[in-house]
Amino acid sequence: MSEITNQEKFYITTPIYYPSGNPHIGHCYTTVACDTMARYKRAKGYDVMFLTGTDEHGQKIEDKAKEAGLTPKEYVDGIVANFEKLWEFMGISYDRFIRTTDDYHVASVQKIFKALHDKGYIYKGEYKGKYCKPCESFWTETQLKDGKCPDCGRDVIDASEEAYFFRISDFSEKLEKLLTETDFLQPQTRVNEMINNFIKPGLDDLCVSRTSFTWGVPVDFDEGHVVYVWVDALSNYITALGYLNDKYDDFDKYWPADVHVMAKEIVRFHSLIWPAILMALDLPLPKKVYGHGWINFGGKKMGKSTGNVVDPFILGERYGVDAVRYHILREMPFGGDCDFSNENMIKRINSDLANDLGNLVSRSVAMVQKYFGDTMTRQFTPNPEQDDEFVGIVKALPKQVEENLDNLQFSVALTEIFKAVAAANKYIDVTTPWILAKDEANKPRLSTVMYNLLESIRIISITLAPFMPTTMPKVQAQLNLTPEQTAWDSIYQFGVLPETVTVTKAAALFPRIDIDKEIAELDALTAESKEKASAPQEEAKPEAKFEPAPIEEEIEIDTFFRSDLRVGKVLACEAVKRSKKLLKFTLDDGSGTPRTIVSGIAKWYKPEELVGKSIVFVANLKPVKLCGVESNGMILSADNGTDENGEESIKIILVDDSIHPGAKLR
RNA sequence: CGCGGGAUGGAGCAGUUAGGUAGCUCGUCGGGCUCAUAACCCGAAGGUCGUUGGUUCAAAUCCAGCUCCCGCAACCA
Repeated sequence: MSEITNQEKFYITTPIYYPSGNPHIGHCYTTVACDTMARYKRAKGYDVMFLTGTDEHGQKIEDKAKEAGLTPKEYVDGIVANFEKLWEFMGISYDRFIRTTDDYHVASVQKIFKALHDKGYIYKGEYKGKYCKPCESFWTETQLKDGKCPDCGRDVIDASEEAYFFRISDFSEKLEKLLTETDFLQPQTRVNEMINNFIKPGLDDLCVSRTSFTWGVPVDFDEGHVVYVWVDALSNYITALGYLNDKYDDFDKYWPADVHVMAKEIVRFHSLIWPAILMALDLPLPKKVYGHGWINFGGKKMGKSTGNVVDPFILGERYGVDAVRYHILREMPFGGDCDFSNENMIKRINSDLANDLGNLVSRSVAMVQKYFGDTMTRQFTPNPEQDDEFVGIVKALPKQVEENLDNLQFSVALTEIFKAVAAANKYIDVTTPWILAKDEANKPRLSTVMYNLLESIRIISITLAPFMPTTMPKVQAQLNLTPEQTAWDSIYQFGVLPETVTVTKAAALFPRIDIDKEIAELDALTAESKEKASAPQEEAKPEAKFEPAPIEEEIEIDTFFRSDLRVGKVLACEAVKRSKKLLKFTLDDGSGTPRTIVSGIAKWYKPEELVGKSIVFVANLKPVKLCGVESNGMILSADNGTDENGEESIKIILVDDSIHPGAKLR
């Protein structure tokens, strides 16, 4: 089925993570998936290069560092250390860790940028637009939603700067072909998204340099410019192999990558921008880009206020790293999102790992010990009626596992393996070893049954080893297996286990978890960690908190009077359809004609509670259409800091009811 | 008409590409077993496959309309 020595190479990457905050369970999914793949390929004899790292430049890091009173490098050093710590904890067997602040990477990026420029794919232009700092994205006026960043909904600022642009539009046709005519991008559903959203409307040339911040790779032929994220971050996949640098020397060996794995929101960059850059550089394209789904909580996005302990360190410490690895890989379907809850995870650990797998190993080893002592010699006595189906399932396992792993279907591969576990448990029931053990005459048959069980456990443990690299060796130690007997290639044959085998009983692999007790403790931990987080990290805000914003730039009084502020009385208020943030107000503004104003405060107010109240609004704002409703003005509200849940708090300015609607403020 | 995803027994999902007996895990109930981590094995109950209409001998699956939910990205996996 497979060659004994396979010196084919296999190059797999995670994205380089943005260290503006500490790693979480989402980062774990991608990285654990890649790790499992890398371990599997290594086991199969591939020469594997598994790369991960961090993308450390950009304005957001610059800002965060400033807030923390650190240099950007000091700031990222701290967080990157946490990433490295987590990967070590999670048993991530990466071969290389690249940081975009590494000297060799910086030097390579400069050369790549220059090469693209020299080839005419990068030209100088002017960038005018709205800029969202947290997203590090420029937007055109029409892209804005509600006047805010369409990605994150936050405020944008006017910005205009000289910048270099990459002619991605030149590659539009080639990209479309790549996406539609090959299986470059997986799963297939992502292709439609890319074509409909980006290629069909026409690809805009990409801004690839900035002058508005300095924390980045300097453009060496034009002072003041730093390379903007794309060229810097994406090229990590080749600079880490030594492309245009002397630090490493295996670009020829490993490139093109066999697969870039990432979550779906950055598929766009990897399936459009990255191939275009490579095309421009005349380099081969990666063979596959795989965009997996997200880990959600209770059907909703992951967030601080979910009430779940999602800290991978805590979960790993409590249940074992392998259990966490198993759960996230088992739960995430190919392509789609999955839901994470502590309850589901514990249920899964109990039923799959403790009851089915752990108990299978435990009862099998215990029976061998009980009936034969530590060492058993098989006296081959088959019973096709009982054995064939079970042995058949185990024999079919390698192919199923390999097919699914080769297609990154981790969850299906695990399902298949656990079918074999179930079959083994059933086999025990069918063969009833405890009855055989009662009659000395049945010892040969008993030894055959036990042998089949141990052999299936051997094969199962090898197929599971990439997923659970800590626990499976413990299983194998209980059977005293040699390296040859745990080699991947040994699973194609049923019967590799020697006729005489010695077992060594060990502690339960996955102790059963008391689910109610555990949930209660986790809830307590959540509360605790929230408290803790508030002290050293200014990020989490468990208590209501208010800090006044800094005073804005000085203005002339005329500037102020250009805003026509009026008092209005709320006649009616209702939610805007198809919108979550917006409320539609009908105001008495004193003119006799009701005025409609749409305001994004649905999160803080119920429509009915505002009816009859007097508020302040800007009367001379240019009307805008929000979600199909025309809004004539803006209702004034105050940024009231954060509430007890750490959520942003906004309060509408209410005024004395005795003030007439239409009264002008001054 | 912004884009995308979704709606299948109590819960979570598969099945939809190529229409043909409604499937898995958990839970519930009943039984079996006693080797084992109170685990394991068997069986049962429970579904008008969101809704309306269409195509068809036949629709969860194809077509059209409608309703509802989720996300547009949080520490950007």
